Amino acid sequence: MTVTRADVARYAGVSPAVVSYVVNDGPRPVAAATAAKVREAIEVLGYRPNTTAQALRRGSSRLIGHVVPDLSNPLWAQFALAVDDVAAQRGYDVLLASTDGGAEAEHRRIDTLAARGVDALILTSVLARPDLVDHTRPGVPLVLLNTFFEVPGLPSLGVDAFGGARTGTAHLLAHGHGPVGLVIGGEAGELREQGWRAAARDAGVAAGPIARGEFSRHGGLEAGSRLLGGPDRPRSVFVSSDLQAVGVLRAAAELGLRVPQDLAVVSFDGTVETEFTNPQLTTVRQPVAAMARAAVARVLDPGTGEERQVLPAELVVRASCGC
Amino acid sequence: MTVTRADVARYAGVSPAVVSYVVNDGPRPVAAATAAKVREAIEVLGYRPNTTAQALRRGSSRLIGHVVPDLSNPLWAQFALAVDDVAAQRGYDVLLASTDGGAEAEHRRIDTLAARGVDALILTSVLARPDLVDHTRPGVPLVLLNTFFEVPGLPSLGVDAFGGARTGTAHLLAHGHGPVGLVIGGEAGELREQGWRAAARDAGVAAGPIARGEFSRHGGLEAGSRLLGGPDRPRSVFVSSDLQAVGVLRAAAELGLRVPQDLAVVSFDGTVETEFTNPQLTTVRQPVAAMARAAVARVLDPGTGEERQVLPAELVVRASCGC
DNA sequence: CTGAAAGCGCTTACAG
DNA sequence: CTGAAAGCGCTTACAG
Repeated sequence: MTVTRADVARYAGVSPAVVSYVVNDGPRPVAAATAAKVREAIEVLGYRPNTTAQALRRGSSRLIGHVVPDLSNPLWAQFALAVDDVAAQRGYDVLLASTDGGAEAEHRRIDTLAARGVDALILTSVLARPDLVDHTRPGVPLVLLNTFFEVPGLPSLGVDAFGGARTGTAHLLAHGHGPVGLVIGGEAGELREQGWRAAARDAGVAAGPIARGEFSRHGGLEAGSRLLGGPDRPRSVFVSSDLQAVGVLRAAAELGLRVPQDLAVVSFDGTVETEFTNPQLTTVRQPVAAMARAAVARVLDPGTGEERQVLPAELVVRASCGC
Repeated sequence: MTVTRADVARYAGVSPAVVSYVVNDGPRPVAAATAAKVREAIEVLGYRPNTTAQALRRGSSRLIGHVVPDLSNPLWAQFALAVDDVAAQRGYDVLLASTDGGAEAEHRRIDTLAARGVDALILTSVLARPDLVDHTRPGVPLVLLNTFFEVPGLPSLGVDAFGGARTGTAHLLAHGHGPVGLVIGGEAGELREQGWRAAARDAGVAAGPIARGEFSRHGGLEAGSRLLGGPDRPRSVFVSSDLQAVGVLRAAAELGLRVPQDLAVVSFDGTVETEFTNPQLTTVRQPVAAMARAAVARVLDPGTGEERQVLPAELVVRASCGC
């Protein structure tokens, strides 16, 4: 059997309450000598408080629920890791739920996390659908991590996607290769697309062709093949995620195009793998650690201000843009 | 406030016990009419049993603790995902702990997971050090997932690293480029190294040069640069992980070596990203899903036989070997 | 400074 | 078929 507080009390010759006072350093004072006896008993017996019992009694699990679409996407993995780090620093464990990206699975996971009594919920999701509110718990603070836009009624936090895309595209345009193509996932007209368009407008250059594909390596490969396989292929392309950019590099290779000589590429996200692609990717980096820190603070520190928090993206220049 | 069993009982006009009988479908029978009333009350009030209270009472959390070295390594992320999937199918949630790869952090995480009352522990780790046993919990079944060798006193499960490395190296040797180099992490003399050596012996060819480096893209880059930068560089190389192989590809690119023309490469692990490297990597794939399934079964189904279970690796032929 | 007792929300023997 | 009661391991007012 595992050792309980009662065992410690018996061994130390004190009441169970005193054991709690020592373990929690309060709320009642304990004589130094008594405390020493208790600590020795704890040491000898190897006592660890039962977190489940504490959670039930305190009404707090010291657990944060974190929902991500798909852990096999390095970006989500990076978010998971960052949230875990920050949470650990504050004495919280993270209950992570990967959902395959479906809204229904996501809702189900939110429900089970809530039933687990998590103290807070972080949703790193692309799906900020309105029916999400139905799965919200009154007592459980929640934040959407990594949304690009304001979500009515829900606190959210994300990178400046418009600015990031504009910067990335502008950098490409500055190389003077003319119109910049776009490989992008998600719904038409989202912020990265707007940023890409704005950069063209700023430069007085026509917007390049668009190819849409899933947010995956495969999606990037397909969209890239379409974009680059046609007659009027652009000399440069902005890609809405690193994962897709990896697919675009593959598409370029299959078509015999050299990057950056025949095709300049800038991607979005800034995950580690971009440092090791061939060539290394110039990318617009999301400040993942800062975002995770902000998200955890948002959800753990009550009344942390505004509903929507935007963090800046940063251009990381490497080889794929032809600099 | 969240709704409790007592609320449901009051609403349905029955005793709290009956609510439990309905929710758990036992252990006492309930009249159909009564059950219907209870179910309606549950529906109307939106009742969900408090998992924490259930855990405390049952002495079982329906939680599996899973320790991985580093979630930013796609292989570990894939294991995390696979374990999560299998566990979910069996009604378990997974408490995931990423450890930065250090033994001390790993032990600490094991302790906190145990304090959380996990029903079982899966350690996906490279560190099967003897002092691990000290952090084992008597009542908590445990399995080491992804160890290559037998660990005395601890049930473990892993791929046939020796066979996999031998197969991968043999495939390279069959191309007739002479001695095959090795880029490898971990301790000298481990099973992949032995397999690589055995393949050379089988073929009657001398073993090629070895370069050691961390199990990371960076480690592969450094080791690869050393191996390929010297005067007597091998024409082909076996790499002990995909991550390192990505680094080796980068090293080759920096040295102006074409893969596979100047250098043939085979790696180990078979994560998704190998399909999108440039060129696509020929790799020895670990059966991650099957391993996760076996690990969960090992730890949830009591008395599932042997202490050590080995699963076969499979060669996936793509472009980097020059086929 | 220390201890006896209530109660967190459940499950489940036990009695009716 | 239904209910009153004990108890899982804690925290924390309350009393001494």
